Order: sequence, then C-alpha cells, then structure tokens
Amino acid sequence: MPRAATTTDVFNAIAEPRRREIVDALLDGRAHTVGEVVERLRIPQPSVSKHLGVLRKVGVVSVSRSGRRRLYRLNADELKPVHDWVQTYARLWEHQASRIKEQAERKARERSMHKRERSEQEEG
Amino acid sequence: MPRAATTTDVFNAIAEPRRREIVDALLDGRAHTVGEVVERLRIPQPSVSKHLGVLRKVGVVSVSRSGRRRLYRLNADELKPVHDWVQTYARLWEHQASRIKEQAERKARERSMHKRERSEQEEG
DNA sequence: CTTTCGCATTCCCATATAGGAATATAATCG
DNA sequence: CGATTATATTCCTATATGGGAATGCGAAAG
Repeated sequence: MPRAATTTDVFNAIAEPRRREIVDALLDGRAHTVGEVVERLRIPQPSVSKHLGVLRKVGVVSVSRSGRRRLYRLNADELKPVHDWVQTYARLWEHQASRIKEQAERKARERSMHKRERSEQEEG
Repeated sequence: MPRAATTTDVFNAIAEPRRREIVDALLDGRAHTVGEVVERLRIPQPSVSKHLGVLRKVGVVSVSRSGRRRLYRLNADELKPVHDWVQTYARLWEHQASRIKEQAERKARERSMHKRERSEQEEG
C-alpha cells in the first residue's frame, strides 16, 4: 500500500518540496494569484494549480475568486500539527545545545583556572 | 513522476504516520531493539525493520549491533530542517495569538473604563 | 458573440512507495 | 552441529502520487 493521501495529511502534503516552495511564496500572508506563483517559482501552471489544490484540501491555503482569477492565501494555522510534533524533539537538541554551552563555559573557567595555576607556578 | 525518495528527504520520511510513531517510541533517547518497537506499536516486525531502515538512511535514527540484536537510537538533530521550516510559520500564528491577547486586554481596559464612566454618571 | 485570459481538470504514464508473506542471515543456545 | 531467536531482505502487488500535454471552462474584453 502506498502512503496515506496527501489530501488528508498535512505532513504528507508538505512532504513535496515544490509544495513547500509554494507555501513559502505565500509567506507574506497576502492573497496571491496562481499566475504570480507560476511566475515566481517558474513552475508550469497546471502543476501549481494541482499543488495549490492539495494544499487547499488539507487547509494550508484558502482560496477566493476575483473575476477570472483565484486568490490563494496562506492559512498557517494548519501547519500547527507539524510544529507541535517536531517541537517535542526540538527540546532535545536545545537541551543538548545548552549542555554543550555549559560545558564550553565550564571548560573556559577551567582554562582560566589552569592559566592562573601556571602563572602562579611561573611566579613561584 | 512520484515524489522524491523517502530515503533522501526528512520531510518525506516523517510523512508516514507509522514512522512518526516509531520516532515517538524512541523519544526517550535510549537505545531500543526492533522487538521492543514491534511489541509497543503492534506493527509487524518486517514493517518496523523497513521503517527503521528508512529513518536510518535519512539519519533520524542510528543503529548499533549488540549480539543478534540491533539497537536503534533517536538522532533528533536530523529533524531540525523540519523544525526550522515550520518555525517560520509558527511566528505567524504566535503573532496572531499575541495580537488577540492584546486586543482582549485592551477591551478589558475599555470595559473597566466604561464601568468607571457609568459609575461617575450614576454618581453625577 | 468571438476571442482571450486565468486556471482547473483530465489523461496518460513512470515510479516510489507500504504492506504481507516468505525467506535469508546472523548470533546464541543446547 | 542443529535449533532458536532477532532482524533484515526479497518478492509481489495495489495504489497514490507528480509531471507533461492537451483540454475544459468561466469571466472579461473587443
């Protein structure tokens, strides 16, 4: 069996690099036409339309009509599940980073201690 | 063309729900055997082995041998790209949340102002 | 009304899966 | 060595894509 449909799972929807690019292109939060995205990313129009369709189905973008154009707008809230999931793991490396930082600081203190010791020896 | 290989893209690797479950099962940072994961998640062993293989290829887990067992361990750092990407969007809804909060606080201030005004009128 | 524009949709196809079953491999045990 | 345990791998299959090309379709323009 292949994986779950891209249209029902945000994780799957953003697994496609081009869809992430499209999302990035909508980062400013304003409404964008399909043509704008096409021109900006240099991706064929049908492809952009399809990707936007997927993103719309999972709710990551919303669409409204304006004459013969469609205005797509980012709906960042729908990315929350991804953020929440990965946030759990972010704590791990942040922890690690702070440990490394602490260790570096400890070593720095030790170095200055040793320097003092050496100085004292040299003086002695 | 189907999407890029799951074995070369972290986003794609974690797009599979069961792989996320497996990652979750390794959250404690300790080494786990395949059997432990199998028993915990009630997923067939070959399936677990395959998923762990994918996760290993993208670097999300590392493996070491211990007798006839393989010890898998989470390597959370490899999830950083996902975190970094989604973090950009998290700022958007956090912003929104703080705006909503500010607005709520402003309204609360206005309410107490009005109350005072009403009191003053009643007194006047 | 015909044309043009902006997008969506459809068709076709190559392909990367995920799952199930069976099997291979490797290490430990008796 | 043979048996058992722990995992990996292989084979097979159904299926969900993503891309390209062509086409459909509603709205605006002339």
